[in-house]
Amino acid sequence: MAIPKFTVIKQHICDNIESGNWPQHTKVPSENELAEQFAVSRMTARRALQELTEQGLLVRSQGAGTFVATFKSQSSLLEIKNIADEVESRGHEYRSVQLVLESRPINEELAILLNCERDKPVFYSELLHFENGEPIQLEQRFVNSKLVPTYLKQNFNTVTPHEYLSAVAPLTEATHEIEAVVADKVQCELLGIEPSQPCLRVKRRTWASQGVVSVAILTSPGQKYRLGGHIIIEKE
Amino acid sequence: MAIPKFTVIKQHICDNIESGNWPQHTKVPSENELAEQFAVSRMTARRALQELTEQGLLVRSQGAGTFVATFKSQSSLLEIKNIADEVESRGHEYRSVQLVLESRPINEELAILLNCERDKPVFYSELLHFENGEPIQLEQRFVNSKLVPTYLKQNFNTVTPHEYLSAVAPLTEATHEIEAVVADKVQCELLGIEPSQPCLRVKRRTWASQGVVSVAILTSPGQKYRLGGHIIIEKE
DNA sequence: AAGTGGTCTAGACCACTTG
DNA sequence: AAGTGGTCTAGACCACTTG
Repeated sequence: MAIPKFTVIKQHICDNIESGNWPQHTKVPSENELAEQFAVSRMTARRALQELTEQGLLVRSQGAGTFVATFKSQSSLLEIKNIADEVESRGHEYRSVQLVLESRPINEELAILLNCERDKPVFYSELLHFENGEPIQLEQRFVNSKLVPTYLKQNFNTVTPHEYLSAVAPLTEATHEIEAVVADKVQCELLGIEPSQPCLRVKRRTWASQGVVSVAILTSPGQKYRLGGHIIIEKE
Repeated sequence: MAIPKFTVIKQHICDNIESGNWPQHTKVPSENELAEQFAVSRMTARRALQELTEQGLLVRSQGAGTFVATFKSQSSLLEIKNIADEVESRGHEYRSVQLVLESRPINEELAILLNCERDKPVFYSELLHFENGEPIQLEQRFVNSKLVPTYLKQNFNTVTPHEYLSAVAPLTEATHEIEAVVADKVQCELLGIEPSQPCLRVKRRTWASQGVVSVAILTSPGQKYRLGGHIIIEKE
């Protein structure tokens, strides 16, 4: 099955909302109506409505119906930016050094995160990013070798992994975890900081349509790097 | 039906994870095993596993099985959540202590952030939030006294500032800055950590329709608290 | 080959809101 | 009374991973 039926229905509803065809508070077709319209079972139509409700596009009310939500509270806090663009947008000079680019076996934790087989190698890259000559971020990235078989042939001194991956496997989804940590000795030396200085660590998992593309571990000195976010809650 | 069957199964799995009975990477029973064990259909058992996967507690892999996730991804960056709800959603006990609630003059930086006049007082509250009796977050909040004149009359031992502000001045917009810092001595004592432990600091500015409502500085021990986020990139 | 999760069906009974 | 969403069943076929 190429495209699941519930995905087709979701897309149909999204299209109507995004085009403005169904404005806020519009009643959308019921489970039974969609089931008939798309010639699927009610459970399949239901799944489409349910997933869009979880994503915040629809609101459901037992007995009353399903409606287009008041606001798309979109605009994500952590946009996934290319660090080179970010530095240059501040008018600063950007540079990066590729430290490692190899095939590497992974442990169980990473195997699960990457949805790859344990003990089988994946691709690994390690880069240090500089802003005006100062190290600002250590990027360690594990890449699903099935989805991006050409990864090892790149030169990440001239293009960032983010740029390359965006081109060959466009992002569809991402998760982040952010914590404050103490970096180990080697990382402190790379980043040019004392071991007592706290670091911000972002673990990012990225998906393309085919599945998990990469797991990136981004470590930045707490003093030099700041994450920002902006949320706009749309009015009715 | 008092409690749905899938909820009972979810609770059973959560209990095993939270008690440490099923540590990270543990394989959890398959859909068929759960269906037999709880005498339900496979679809019902599936729903329990699916919802826990969406919540980040489990990871699934077709053909391989379902496993306990590496981290319980904690608070969402996309939404501004009430910390009390967040703790309780993890099935943990929430408590908070109001340390300060007063009127206080502000410096120039805060005056600009709050869009208030310099050297004129604003309202200030300081709270310590606990999860299962452990301090997890110090909340320092400056509130625009013009927009929320009743702030000082509240008792923030029973309702969080976030809940109160949401009621009287509904959020329309927010910005965040996240950094890793070393907390000062007083803050370390409050949070029960050593001065060498890094902290995650979130600075949040919130708006209502009338203007800037508050500036909050949220400090959490890096080891105990993790921010998580989930982005879904909509297709064209 | 056996087990796993992913999708899907065609029914069922229920609680709830609406005209 | 008719329609809606919420829960649930007992099947089915498939793609995938593992021994």
